[in-house]
Order: sequence, then C-alpha cells, then structure tokens
Amino acid sequence: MARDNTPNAASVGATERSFRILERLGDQEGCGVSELADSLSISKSTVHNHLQTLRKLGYVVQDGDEYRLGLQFLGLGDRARQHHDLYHVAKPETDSLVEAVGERAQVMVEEDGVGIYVYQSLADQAVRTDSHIGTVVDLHATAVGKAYLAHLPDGRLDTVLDRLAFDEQTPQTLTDAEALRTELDEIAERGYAFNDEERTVGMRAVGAPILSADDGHVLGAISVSGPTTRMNGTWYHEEVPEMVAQSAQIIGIRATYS
Amino acid sequence: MARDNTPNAASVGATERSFRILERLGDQEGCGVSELADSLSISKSTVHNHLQTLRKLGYVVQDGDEYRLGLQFLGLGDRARQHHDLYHVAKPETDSLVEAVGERAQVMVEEDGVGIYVYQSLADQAVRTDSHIGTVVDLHATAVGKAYLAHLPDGRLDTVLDRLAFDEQTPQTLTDAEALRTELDEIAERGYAFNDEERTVGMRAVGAPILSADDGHVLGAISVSGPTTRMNGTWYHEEVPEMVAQSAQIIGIRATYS
DNA sequence: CGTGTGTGTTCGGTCTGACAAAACGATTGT
DNA sequence: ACAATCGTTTTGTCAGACCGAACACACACG
Repeated sequence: MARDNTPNAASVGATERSFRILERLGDQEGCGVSELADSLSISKSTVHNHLQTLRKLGYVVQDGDEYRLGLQFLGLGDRARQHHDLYHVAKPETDSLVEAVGERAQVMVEEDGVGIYVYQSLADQAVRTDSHIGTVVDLHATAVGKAYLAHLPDGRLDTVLDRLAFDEQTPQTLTDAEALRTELDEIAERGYAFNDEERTVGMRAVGAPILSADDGHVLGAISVSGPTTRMNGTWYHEEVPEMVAQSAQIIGIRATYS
Repeated sequence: MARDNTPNAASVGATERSFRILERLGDQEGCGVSELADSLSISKSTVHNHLQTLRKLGYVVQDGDEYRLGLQFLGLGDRARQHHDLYHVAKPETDSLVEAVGERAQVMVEEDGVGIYVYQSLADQAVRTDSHIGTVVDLHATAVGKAYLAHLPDGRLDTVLDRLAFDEQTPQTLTDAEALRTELDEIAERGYAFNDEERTVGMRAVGAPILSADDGHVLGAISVSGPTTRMNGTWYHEEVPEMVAQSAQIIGIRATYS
C-alpha cells in the first residue's frame, strides 16, 4: 500500500463494493449473481457474499433466483428526508400546483454540491421520464437547478460550478460556464427559470427558487415540466411561471415560520 | 434471534458495520464520530473511515462537525418501491381515504417475512407517531399486520409465525400464537381487523387486506389509525371499517387489472 | 440418455486492507 | 493557560475480504 500515492485513501473497499452492487440492482430490477459479477467486474463469489450479507440485513431480497432491492431503503430515505423540513411544507403545495397546472412538478434541494429531488407529484397526463424522487439533478441543465443556482451567494456558486461536469445532455444544453452565469443573472432578476429541451428533447420546464422569508437565502427550488406540445405560448411563458413562482413563495413562507 | 446461529457465515463484516452506522445515523439526526463510536462499540478511526467512504458515495453528508444521512437513499428507496406495482395504485386511493376519514392511513406490503409501510398519508389532525414510510411493522400487533396474516395461505402463515418475535408492545398486545390464530380466523371471516391499543397506548386502528381480484391472494393491507378519543363508537366499529374495506377492494381491483 | 452451458453456491489459500490504539490538532470551556 | 473535548491522521498487525476453481442443480439440445 506504500506505493502509488492514494492522496487520502481512508476508504472502506467492501462498503464501496456493496453500494456498487446495490446501485446496479436499482438500475435493472431483478438481477442474478453472474450478471452482476460480469457487469461490475467482481468475482461471483464476492458478489454472492455481499448479497447474502445485504439480504441478512434486509436491504436485498432474494426472489427465486433473482435478487432485488429491499424496501428497507424506504426507511433510510424517509429518515434522511425528515431531517429536511422543507419537504413537509412543500408536499401539499406541490400537489395543489400539479392539480392547477397538470403535468408534473418536482421539489429539489441541494446536498453537498448536487441537487436531489425530494418530492415529485404527477398529474394523470404527466409524461413518464427517468426522473424520480431521489434522482440526482443536473444543476446546469434543469429549470430547478438554474433557479437554485441563480440565488446562491457568489462564493458558494463558484465552488459548485467548479465541481459541475457540464455534460451535454441535448444540443440545447448550456456547456459554457460564462453563458450559464449570464443566464443566471437574468433568472435572478426575472424570478424564475426556463428549461427549453436542455436536458430532454421534447420537454420544457419552468422553475422558481424557494427562498427563506426572513433572510432570503435559497432553500431549494420547484419546477413544473411537460412536453413541448402542451408547454408553449403564453401558457409556458407567462401563466405557468406565475403559478410556479407563487407556489415557491408560499413554500418559502411556510418553511420559514413553522 | 437465538435460532439460526450463522451456520454458514459468508458475511462481509465491513458492510454490516456500515449499515449499523447508517441506521444509527437515521435514529438520531445528526451525530458526531465519537458518539457513534461509543454507542456502537467500534473504534473512532473505523467509524471515521466508514463515514468518509459513505460521504464520497453521497450516502452521508458532513454538516459542520456532524454527519447526517444523505438524500441519495431516497433514490434507492424509490427504486425498490417502483418494483412493487401496488404502490402506484394504492397512493391515490389512500389519499382519498384520508380525505374522507381524517386521521392517518398506511399501506403495507410483506417482504421476506416482515411487513413494511410503502405509503402513508396524514390528515392535518393526524397524530404524530414513530411510524413512517419504510417502517418495519409488527405483524402481530397492528391492524395491517393482522389483516394481512388472516388471508395468508396456511403454509406461508406457519413460516411467518415461526419467525415472529411476539414482542409485548403494550398490555393489550397478543403474545400467544394460538390466541392470534383464533383472532385471525375471525378477521378472515369479518373482512377487516381491529387494533385496540395493542401497539401504542391511546391509539386504535382498523385494517383491511388488499386482495388480488382474480385469484384472491393477499397483496398487502391498508389501515386507518387514530387516537382512542376520536376512534370509538360506531365510527370505530362500523363506519371506518366500511370505508377502509372499500378502499382496499378498489386498490385490489386496480392492482389486478393494470 | 448423456453432455453442454447456464445458473447459484461452496471451498481453501493468499495477501490485502479493515481494524484498534495511540498520537496529533483544533476548539471549547474553565 | 490548562484541561477536556472534539475530529482527524498515522501506525502496525492480523483477521477476513477477495478470487479462482470446484461443486450442485437446472434446463436445453442431439
């Protein structure tokens, strides 16, 4: 171990392996030992040991000859979310926003430099996408992300932008830090952010920041998203932004005084 | 569990330790290294290594001098839940049940011999308890649990009851397997189950099984629970059971044909 | 029937790397 | 200034995590 730098290793390999296995199990529902071992380049027996350990703990269930993620993770996820009081106040308001607008709405908070959806509400007509509760958000390519970044203090913004990958998701994605900064200024002044097919072709979204009612620091963001076929004209440019911004304000007030 | 003293170990110790740390972090929101190390009887440096590893993976966040559960668990939990299609159909119906009855309602499914809440809906007046989404349910001491057990095939019931601990939660808890079996027979005939302060003093609940509409096997259970001060008389004994049973039936039908 | 390829599981041997104890800094309160 | 915390880093050592290979059990096929 003395050779080759390892800047600050201090890392538990077995834990990393367990979570790689778990994440893979989440991607493809139901999976066998061999398939996991191949795709992760870990030996079958090691994968088997990890799965048995996780099964004993209740985080994985063995369903015939397949392994699946266990529902115990709901408990850990809910516990983590309980600690963010934004969730409680945002949930009912988000539901009524969806009832008014239709489509889908999601609430994002930042954690350690990445955005994560803590709640999502879907109308019947909403488009099914790959974003769910717990999804890690691209801060530079979503309406929630940009609305959030636009209200971050300069210092924090710099550190977050430094870590951003600027993946190009679609031809419309902003991949230049300077272009993003100028758009963030516009967003801050306007009060809400647009996303016009920057992450998913055919999808548009409108996002607004959730600000603390006393000192004005940003707590998170909320957005409504839908297909370009329905999200257009003044509905997209004026009416939806109005409703999203209002919901964001209500959530901000409730979050501050409760 | 006294039985089953690890006939074949094949267990990854580091993973077990990581999850013990994570579960402890979930219990008490925000926690320092020393506190964790003491209460888990693990050395400080080991706890530190695990926390750093989990932080790198995003499952733990470092907030000043405290560590907290990361929101990434929401993703794993939601993924696990997606695989159970019962959740999708139960959610809207549970919400409208809560709107009609008030109080709180929860949906349970079984996984590997234990019951787990996959959804919970709270009215404004609902009592705050320690049960959340992801909570492991005592099958013998809850309305959902008994409603579920009552409709389990005899073979499965035996194996589940064998593993049950029969903890006495309150003076009212059924701790005798035979007494439970006779009550399960009554429940199966009646179609719904009561819980009269068997798990929490001052709380009552009414639960009904969610049955598949074609072959009648039990998919899960749903219950409404509230304080004894409001849950009594014909409201508790007749009207609420009626509504819960009806919601359960609707969910069962939707789950079967979708 | 064997036989081939696919599983999931078990078995030892090897060497990594997870672990505890103690030293180190950085804060706090006395 | 000192004592008493905290979190972090370092050290050596031995348990145990890992792999490869063998095993058991399925289904296919010819």
